[in-house]
Amino acid sequence: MTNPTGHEIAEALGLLLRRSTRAGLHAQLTEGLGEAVDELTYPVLSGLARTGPCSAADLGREVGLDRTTVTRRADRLEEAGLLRREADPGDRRATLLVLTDAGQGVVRTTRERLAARIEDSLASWPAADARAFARLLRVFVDEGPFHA
Amino acid sequence: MTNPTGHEIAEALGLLLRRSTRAGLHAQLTEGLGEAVDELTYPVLSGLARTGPCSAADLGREVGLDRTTVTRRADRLEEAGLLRREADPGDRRATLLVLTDAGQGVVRTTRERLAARIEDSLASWPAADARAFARLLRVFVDEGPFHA
DNA sequence: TATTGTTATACTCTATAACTATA
DNA sequence: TATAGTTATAGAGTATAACAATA
Repeated sequence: MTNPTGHEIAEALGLLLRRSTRAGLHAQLTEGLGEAVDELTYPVLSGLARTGPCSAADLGREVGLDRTTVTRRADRLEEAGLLRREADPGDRRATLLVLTDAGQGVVRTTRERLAARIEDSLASWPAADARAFARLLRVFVDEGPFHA
Repeated sequence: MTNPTGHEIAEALGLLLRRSTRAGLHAQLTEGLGEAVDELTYPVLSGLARTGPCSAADLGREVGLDRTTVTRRADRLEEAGLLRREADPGDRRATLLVLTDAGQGVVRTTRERLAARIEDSLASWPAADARAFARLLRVFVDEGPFHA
């Protein structure tokens, strides 16, 4: 490998994906939002925000979880008032999981906190660098080494 | 937020940190390296490669794990021949965890696979973009929204 | 017959506490 | 007294299999 770029990015990516990094970030973003929101339940909440009202089986396929796992995590989120269950009018076997207003608020808050933190850390960057980074990161994530 | 850059990066980062993304990448990088190497044991192996010979307690502090957890995971790696235990000549309470040649080989292989995958996905990029991305990602990871 | 949500079972992993040995 | 490694116990979470209801 004459080109060191791959190893440079690999090292940075390794740091980024490290468990302690993710756990710390998650703790910051969900602070004060209730103990029902943790690293296990948040993906369900966030996935539901992307898909809209959705069955447990479909949501499981979306976020890569078994439907029994979705059921259990949804139980906790329902108890906390962050989602509710509704009958699916189109399929009487299914139960739709639907975010409540409180659930939507949690998702919106975490997303805004993350965006704000990123803005803060980019504040000292030249504007052109920040724009370039956003563009390149997007391409990297969409076409990067995660699709094969 | 008049500036959309924060939200753009937040969205890309969310995709990157998603469990399914990480699990898929990990499966690719460790394919064929033996079943002792999984998402639980690899951080121990990789951390040990960074620190060099190290006690379980120190390694736990390095990678954010309880020392009992390090002990259990090290047991599996030792059974697989990827690390060995040695008496610490400087502290007779401690046992040093040391990567074997096989263990070093596993770490080297996964790192080279990741770098190669990244190189592949950057092959179609203008060289200046690739260099800029490597530089900006490094700064972002070092100074980014993960340190507060 | 296949798929829905849910529950029961067995299994894995972890955190806490305990133990012995050494600093 | 504090810290080393390890082990036992208890708790949380998951995957597998099962169930009744519906497609």
